[in-house]
Amino acid sequence: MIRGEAADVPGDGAQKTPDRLRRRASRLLSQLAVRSDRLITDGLARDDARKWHYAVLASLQEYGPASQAELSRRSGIYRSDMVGVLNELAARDLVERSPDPGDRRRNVITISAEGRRRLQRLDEVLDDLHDELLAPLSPAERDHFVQLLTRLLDHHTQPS
Amino acid sequence: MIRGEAADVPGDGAQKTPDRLRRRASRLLSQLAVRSDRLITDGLARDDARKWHYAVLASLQEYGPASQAELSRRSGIYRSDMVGVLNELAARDLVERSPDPGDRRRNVITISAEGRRRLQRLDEVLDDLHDELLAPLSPAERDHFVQLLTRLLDHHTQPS
DNA sequence: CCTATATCGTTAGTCTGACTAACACAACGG
DNA sequence: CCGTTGTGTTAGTCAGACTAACGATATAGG
Repeated sequence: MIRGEAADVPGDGAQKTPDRLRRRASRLLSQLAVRSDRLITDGLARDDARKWHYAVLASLQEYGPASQAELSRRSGIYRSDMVGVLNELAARDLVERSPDPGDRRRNVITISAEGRRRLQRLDEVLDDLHDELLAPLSPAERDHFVQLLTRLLDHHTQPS
Repeated sequence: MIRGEAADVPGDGAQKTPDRLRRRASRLLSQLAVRSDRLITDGLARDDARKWHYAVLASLQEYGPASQAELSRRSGIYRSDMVGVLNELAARDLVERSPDPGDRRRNVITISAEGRRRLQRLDEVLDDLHDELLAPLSPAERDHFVQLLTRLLDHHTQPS
């Protein structure tokens, strides 16, 4: 998704980025999201994991076994991409995929013991990474930050 | 980049998204950034503009004429993508591209009167869009939010 | 029961945006 | 002069978000 630093070439030299740009919340948001994403993706990669793994495992842990479509809804991963994610998880024995006897269209996905252990490990990894992400903020500020993000996100999530 | 809503299928039904996921700042950040980006991109599209147009115009306005490479550094747009952006801007007569007499490798990019008018217009559009983006927050909260974002971004920008 | 419609897992493919590589050319420093 | 470095440009890679369509079921309504 993203690899390098800025726009080609070496260091920024002078910070000539226009103020108009630097102030806009949308730009701050997207820039920070990019860095955050890099941090998380790289951090998880060091543990041979990907964010989607975490999302699926967490969902299974919290709400129990589910069909792929259901997992897709919980995690925000597209049904079509779920296949691949589950293949990866199954290849690592973190998850089991078995046909649903009650509905033969479905597969029932179950988290394994290994999967639960893995989730725990990933939770620690993510804790550390978030510590790095939010390093400049005090605990109170971190809370506030999360709270602001949550309010904004809620507001922009289906106000239907 | 992104078009639809969530992961396929209709409304979320129950909000079965695991708490672990919903609390993580990285996830809030990336989700919100996605919505924000959609908002901005769509809003600008209604005015036949794109974010890169704004970035370049703003940079020209604030720091004066520059080479393409220089603009690239200021705006964070890759040198290779700058070409296309400037083509679009030139096609709309918002910008003029002329060879630099002092350095024949360079093009000097200058903002036009039309371009200045356009920038002003885009600034208004963006003000409105940000108003929508930050709707749930009080003025003080908006400031605080921007300040938190800035601190975080600064911290993660070349701590070299 | 029969038929229409919706859901499931899966495959394939599109589109966009970030990013790399390599080019011909010109400038610059020794 | 020569090697190095910056410039504008073209081409292309890669990943992730997303759509379309498939055969297989299930489910609801008449």
